[in-house]
Amino acid sequence: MPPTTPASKRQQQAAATHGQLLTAAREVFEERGYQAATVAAVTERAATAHGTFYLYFKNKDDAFTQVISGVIDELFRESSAAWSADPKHGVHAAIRGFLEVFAAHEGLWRALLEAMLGNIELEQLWLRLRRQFIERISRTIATSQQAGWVRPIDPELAAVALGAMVEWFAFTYLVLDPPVSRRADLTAAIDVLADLWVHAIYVQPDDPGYSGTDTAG
Amino acid sequence: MPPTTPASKRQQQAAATHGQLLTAAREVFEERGYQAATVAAVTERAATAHGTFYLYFKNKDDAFTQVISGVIDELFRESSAAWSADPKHGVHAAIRGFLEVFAAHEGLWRALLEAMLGNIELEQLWLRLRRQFIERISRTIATSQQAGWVRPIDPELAAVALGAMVEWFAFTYLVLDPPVSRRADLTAAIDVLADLWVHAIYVQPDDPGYSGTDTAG
Amino acid sequence: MPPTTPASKRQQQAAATHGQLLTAAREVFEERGYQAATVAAVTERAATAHGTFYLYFKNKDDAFTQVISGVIDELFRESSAAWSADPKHGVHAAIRGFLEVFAAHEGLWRALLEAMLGNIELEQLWLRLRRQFIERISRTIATSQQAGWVRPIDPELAAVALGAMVEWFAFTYLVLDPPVSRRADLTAAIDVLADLWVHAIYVQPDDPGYSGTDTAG
Amino acid sequence: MPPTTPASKRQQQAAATHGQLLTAAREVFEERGYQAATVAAVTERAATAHGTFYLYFKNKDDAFTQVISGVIDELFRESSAAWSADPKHGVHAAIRGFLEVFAAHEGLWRALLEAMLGNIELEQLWLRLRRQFIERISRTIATSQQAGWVRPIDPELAAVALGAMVEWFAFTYLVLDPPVSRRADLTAAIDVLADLWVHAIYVQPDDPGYSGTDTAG
DNA sequence: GATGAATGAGTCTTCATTCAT
DNA sequence: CATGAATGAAGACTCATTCAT
Repeated sequence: MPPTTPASKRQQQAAATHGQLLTAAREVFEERGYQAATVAAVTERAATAHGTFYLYFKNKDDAFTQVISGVIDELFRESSAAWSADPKHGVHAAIRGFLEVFAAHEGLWRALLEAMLGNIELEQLWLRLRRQFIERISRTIATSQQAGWVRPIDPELAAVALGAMVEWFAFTYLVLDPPVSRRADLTAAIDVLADLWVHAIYVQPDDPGYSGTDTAG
Repeated sequence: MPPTTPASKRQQQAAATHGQLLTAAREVFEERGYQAATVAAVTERAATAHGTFYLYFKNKDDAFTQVISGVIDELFRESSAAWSADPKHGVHAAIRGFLEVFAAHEGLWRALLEAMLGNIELEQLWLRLRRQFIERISRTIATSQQAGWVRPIDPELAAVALGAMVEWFAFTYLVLDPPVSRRADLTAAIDVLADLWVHAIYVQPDDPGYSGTDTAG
Repeated sequence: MPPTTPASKRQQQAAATHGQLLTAAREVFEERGYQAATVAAVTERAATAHGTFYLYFKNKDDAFTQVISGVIDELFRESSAAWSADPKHGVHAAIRGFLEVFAAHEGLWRALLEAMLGNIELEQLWLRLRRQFIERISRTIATSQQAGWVRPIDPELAAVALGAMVEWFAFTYLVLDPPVSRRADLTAAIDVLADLWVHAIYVQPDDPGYSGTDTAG
Repeated sequence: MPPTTPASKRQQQAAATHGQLLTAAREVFEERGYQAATVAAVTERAATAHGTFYLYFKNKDDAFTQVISGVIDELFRESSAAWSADPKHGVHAAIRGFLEVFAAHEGLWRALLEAMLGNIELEQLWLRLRRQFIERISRTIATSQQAGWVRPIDPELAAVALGAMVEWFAFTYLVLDPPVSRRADLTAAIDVLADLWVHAIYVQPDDPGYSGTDTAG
């Protein structure tokens, strides 16, 4: 591919710079949060000139969006993927996926929340991405209800509530109150969350008369 | 007490000024959030001089703390009070209390979250206040377990998870994604949250009449 | 006046600061022009902190407006005042007034022109102020026409043209092309401008000696 | 000439690029003025790389000079050409030429003025070019004086004043205060300017019918 | 107790210009 | 000849906090 090669050298260099900047930005946002992060800190860490920042990002917000949107995507995708399997096992897998991605980016979520609250556009972005996640849960619940597996509750509200449970648990447990190595306890946490989730909405199999009475009511 | 009276005049004046400042501060924080709130906006609204602010608050953080701690207190107290009653009804009442206080201060929670994320001391304060709330739930669960009402799960983790569910549901449902008048739907939301909570941890009685009453409510 | 006195000390101080800033601003604008003038240069010269500038001016534009509007006013007022007298002598007096004010502020006009061209609001301001000046001339011409002293030409266009002559003559002669001390030649310039003005529009007396006397003066 | 031809290909290409850049520069300066015009805007419009700009212009000033000097030349040449004819008709023709060129480039004059005031070299350039124009007028006046057609006034000062009249009239009337289609009124404006000019300096024939014919035209 | 003028550190953003490819 | 990534200096504006009256 001769036409590709000539430009290649510069394009590589540019891509590398963009990468350095992106990495530096993520690190700075992770360490300092959104407001406290400065463009100067990013360029300094990326070892580029101040102005170079604006070659790859329109402004600070844009840089944050570039950093965060990939991660948000990963978060909701990762935890959505697992749903397809058998419902109850799906819950467990989805929660594990969510918590693991969350644990892998800690500081970023703090920054995201902070940024979101001070920037309406970021709030909208986050709300939009999150919406898909909630709808995925909602649909799963509705489907399971038709199969008689889930009790008759409003799927939408339940989805919002259970989604909130996992999301905020993750945030408070992993980000805010961080007794250092909670990575080990993650298993226990996942088990408890999945257990609560399952018992909260699924018809319990042990008692045969139960579900009939309950759903019929 | 003659010596008290003359000073009292001044004290009254001072108390009044403090009150104006506090009210103004709450309003400003509610409307603009934490970062965007300025000392100037507060003093302007309180109709005092700029410098007067620093007579009653050590700094902006301190003002926010004075404003918010009362409300946080109210929030967790309100929802803790209800616990004492019969567990299942207690859940419903506690959740109602929580959501109602939440709905009454909307903008303040947004500000709180924002402030918390950018200020380690506020984060600690919030975490401390919240801790009591979680422990209250945890203890209730543990007690109920001993009575055989609740399934054998880790009371601590369950408390964190269920607390998170209600808390984050409230925030996302009432503060972030605000289809205007959600005050009306609050009843449905409370019912669903209580229903999920109860089914998540309580042993379901064989007697079919129980849960029907509860969820139908 | 007891109520006035107590605040006086501070008010005096504030007025003094404002004055220093205003003077410094004028000097900086005069020396550097509009674009090249910096807030830092102004505060440095005024021996105040950078932030103090924004206590008295909303921004750089505002400072310039405060500096310039007084001078523009003076310019057009000074040259308008003279009109009232007998037309032909009025012309001479008005032109003298205009040129003298112009000569007294040299650098400022350069800055004004520069600022105007890069700032639509200043352009409007200037156009508005200038408009009054043009209208004054226009009205004088119209009145003189009714008295039969001025030839039948469009008073509006003539006013714009003659106003432009004096204005741009002043600018190019005194500001742009500044052979140092032109202050001395001002008399000759005033005479010529008045002579041109008068002959341009006034009906010339039949007596052929008239113009000779006029230019010789 | 075989050796010329191969190079010619490149030279042609280069000339074309130069041309594109020049055109783009003129357009950008016209639309945005001097300060607000950016090198990036020019190269973008010319569809060349950013760096190419510096292959043909030493810097932004140089580009502006290349753009403007041609137009200034045209302006003063156009209006000088007409002088040669019979004085009074020459005045009319010269003013028409001046105004027409002016009207054809509107935005550029604004840019020129702006640039001139912030750049001493451009100011000198303009002053130099303008000087020729003034001298042309001055010489014409002097010549006419010797012929007894013009009253005895200082030709130099009169030239500066009358030149200023036309120049600044054009600028304020056509560029600054632009009631859209003033192109139609141009005739009236030209007539008035010529009328003022002629009466300002020329000896008026005793015959009273003269001015009537002139203004009626 | 109250006032409000003064402070000055802190940040984002723009853009003309250079130079390795 | 042409490219376009990189540079870095420069400047406006905000606002929490202090302190003399």
